Amino acid sequence: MPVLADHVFKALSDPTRRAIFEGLARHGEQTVHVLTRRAGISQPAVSKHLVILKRARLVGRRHVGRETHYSARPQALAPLVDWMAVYGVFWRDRFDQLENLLQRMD
Amino acid sequence: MPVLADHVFKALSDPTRRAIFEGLARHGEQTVHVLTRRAGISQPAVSKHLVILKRARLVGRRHVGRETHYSARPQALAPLVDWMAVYGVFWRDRFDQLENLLQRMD
DNA sequence: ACAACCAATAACCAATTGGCTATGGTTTCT
DNA sequence: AGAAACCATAGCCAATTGGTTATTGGTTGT
Repeated sequence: MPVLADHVFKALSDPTRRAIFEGLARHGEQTVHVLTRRAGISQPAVSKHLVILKRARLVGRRHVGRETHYSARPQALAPLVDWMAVYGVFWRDRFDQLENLLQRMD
Repeated sequence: MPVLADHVFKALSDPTRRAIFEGLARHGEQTVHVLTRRAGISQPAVSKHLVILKRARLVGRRHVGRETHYSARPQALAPLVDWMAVYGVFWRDRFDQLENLLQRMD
């Protein structure tokens, strides 16, 4: 039923969009101008990707004068986690590895 | 660099393919014939989806006479887990919920 | 006031995608 | 042997997608 996961899967199916999301997650809030420079495609193309990421709630925005600052919203990945928890029986197998990974992230 | 995640994201971006994978994960191994009946689309369309799922290693197959039995390979979701572990800072927040969910799955 | 900049939208285009029918290669059943 | 069943592939088509340039609405700087 959750049309939520649908939007998230669609949004992440494109490598350019993943790169945008990854950049925002790594380096924090960025303007469309900066995102465009780093993406290597036109500004309208970036804006269109941002619309799709926004529909999936993967990014949020904040208007500051004439510029728009976008930021990553990792909570939006929750539907994917839930989906995988249901259909990915493997989960338990990777549990320890994840725990280690989390500790390394601290 | 992992082109692995690319294939997996692409494969799961289509709801019909997700439904096929979910069916295999829930009900175990199934023939193309059965999958076709449950999918509500033509047999060649199902076969094409299976090719894409297979490229992502999300399904495996086993030939039995004239029929082919497909099965889900949830381990193929690992690249997604890894990707989310890196970019999803939220992870720690949902850790407890996941633990509960896993216990309910037992 | 006006020029320049930022970002979103519109209009268009080529490539990809998801569906179909037709066909062919095996295997099974009479 | 011949018919029927199962599945993969080929070829076709409409819809979607990811990109482009052109334009517009706001905001900032001179």
